Amino acid sequence: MRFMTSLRFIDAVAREKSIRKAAEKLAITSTALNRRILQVEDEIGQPLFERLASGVRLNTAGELFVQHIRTQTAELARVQSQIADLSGIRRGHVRIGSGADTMRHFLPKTVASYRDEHPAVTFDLLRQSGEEAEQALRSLEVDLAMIFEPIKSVDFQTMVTARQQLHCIMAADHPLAEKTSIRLRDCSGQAAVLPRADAGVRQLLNVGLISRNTELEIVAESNNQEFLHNYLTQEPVISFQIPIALPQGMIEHLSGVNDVVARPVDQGDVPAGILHVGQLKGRVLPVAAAKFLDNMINELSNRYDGDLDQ
Amino acid sequence: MRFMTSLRFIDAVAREKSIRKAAEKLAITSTALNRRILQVEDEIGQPLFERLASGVRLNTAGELFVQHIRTQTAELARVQSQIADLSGIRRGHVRIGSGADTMRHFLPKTVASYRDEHPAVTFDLLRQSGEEAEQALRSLEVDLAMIFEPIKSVDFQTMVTARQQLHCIMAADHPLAEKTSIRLRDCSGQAAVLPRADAGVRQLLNVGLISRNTELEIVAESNNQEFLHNYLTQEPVISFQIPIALPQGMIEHLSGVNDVVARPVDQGDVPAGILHVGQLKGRVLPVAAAKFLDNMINELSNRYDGDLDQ
DNA sequence: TTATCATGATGCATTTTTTGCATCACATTG
DNA sequence: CAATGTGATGCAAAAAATGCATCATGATAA
Repeated sequence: MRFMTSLRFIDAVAREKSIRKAAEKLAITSTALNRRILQVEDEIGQPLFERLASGVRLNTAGELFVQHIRTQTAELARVQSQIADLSGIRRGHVRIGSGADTMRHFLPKTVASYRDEHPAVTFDLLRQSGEEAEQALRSLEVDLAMIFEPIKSVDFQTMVTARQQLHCIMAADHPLAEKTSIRLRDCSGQAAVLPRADAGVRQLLNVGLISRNTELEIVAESNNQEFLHNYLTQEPVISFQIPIALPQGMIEHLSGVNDVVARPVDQGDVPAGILHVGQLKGRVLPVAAAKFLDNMINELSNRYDGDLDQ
Repeated sequence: MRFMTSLRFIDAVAREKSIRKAAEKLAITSTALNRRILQVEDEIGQPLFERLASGVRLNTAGELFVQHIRTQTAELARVQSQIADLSGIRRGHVRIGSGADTMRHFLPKTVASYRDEHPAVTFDLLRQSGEEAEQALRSLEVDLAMIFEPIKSVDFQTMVTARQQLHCIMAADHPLAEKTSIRLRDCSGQAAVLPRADAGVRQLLNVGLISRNTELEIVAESNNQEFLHNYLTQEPVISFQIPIALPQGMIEHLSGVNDVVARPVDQGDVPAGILHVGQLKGRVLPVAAAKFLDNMINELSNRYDGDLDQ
């Protein structure tokens, strides 16, 4: 979009807080970029950036203007999406911010099934913390966010939620695998590999451990789910996970997948966490994003029938 | 605003329904304009206009896109206004659509007093019928509209109303001038010069005349208020007007201005008409327009204290 | 029907705008 | 105090936009 160029450039400078750095990312010279900014400032009638020795920073006018640019950009995307939708083929681009839990199986499957129907729709999948995702919604960098509680921003509009009961996962030959439901006291003293403290799953677990006065033998911590999962078959340890991060079959069938099984933790010991799917409050989503949200809602209701609120 | 040029051009073509005509208004050649449109259509990925032998017409995609252009233009104006407001001096541009009644004394006075405080704010005053004004609000050609009932569009958001009791106006030496309030039966058979049937005042009067079974001797009709007003001193005739169209002193003081006096018509004979001041529903007005609306509300409440609803 | 007119599209030369290089002026940092 | 990094600016080259002349097409009038 040619007519968006100057605006896009200003947004980039605002993000990079430096004309030269932004110019590099935009693959033009700092001269050209600098001149575009000066020109827009001249047209606006006053500067948008403060010039510092270390770069530039938005002033109040710039904040207002950049906010305008971002909503304008998002609106344009929405209109383009709407226009493309007229021609029969659904085109568009959907940007999603979410935690690692959903990136393992849920999003790959849901995105693939959507693209099966609408091959002209493309996706950005950004692994983000809850706060990052909320910020990205606000700055219109993503259309949709999936956040495992808590929701901190009042700008977040929840479109659907899914209850996520904590599950204990382990090798199929682990002694605890014989139970159909796990009480925390069963785990007392068990060797465990756990997600790090900043993960929602770990926080959920910690609350339960403290209230039930239970301790685990923590063998390893990692922020990488792949590691935790694969370690289960190396030595007899347990770990914890929420259903959305597990292959769909693992919950329904006791048999498990690849010799790893999942068993629900008793609800009395650990209450279910809530996974929120939502958007920026008040925003009208592009067609593609809105339709994908519908698909997510359907997919979630198929998986967690009865545990879903819209 | 350089980056708005292509969009502004497309809007112009959409309004003119012809590239050549729009080009003339925009003071460029049709070639240049045609090329800009082709370029944007190329970037959008599909045409925005249908090419007819008589010119061009928006297709569905074009309707969507032009709607986008208009809201973006209005949004930009709002942001610019907000930015200008930061610098202390209130800058901006306010566009008002209204009937002729308010253009005589009310708007000149209100605009002047506003500009006295904020000389950097400029105005467009468009004389429009009620329906034209409502349409202009929708296409974002005006920020505010003053409409003497009825309101037809659901998109019109009334911000304030003023009751307008019909007044009979005449030369100070006219026999009816001795009364402090006029009953319609007093006017029976009187020579009168009246606004034409499409004026709100005339419609108000007609309802009263029919219900009271009264007839006037209609000497002349005109859609020009200046004519009606000045004719009063030429021969002993009466006319009718609503307060907002009269000099402010004429209502309060029985004496009148320039030998013309106004006397209220009895409310039982002719109910008061309602003057609506409003904007497009849901729209956030530029700072200057919002502040001017405040001033209008104040001005109206000073004039018609007790007859005002917000 | 034919001739005329007005419309939008297109090739090409010209004008205007944008870009990049070299350089300046200034502030921060080691 | 030198070295580094920042944004600003003069000038020439590159790119884009514009205007003129012209074409093709469809409506309209003779």
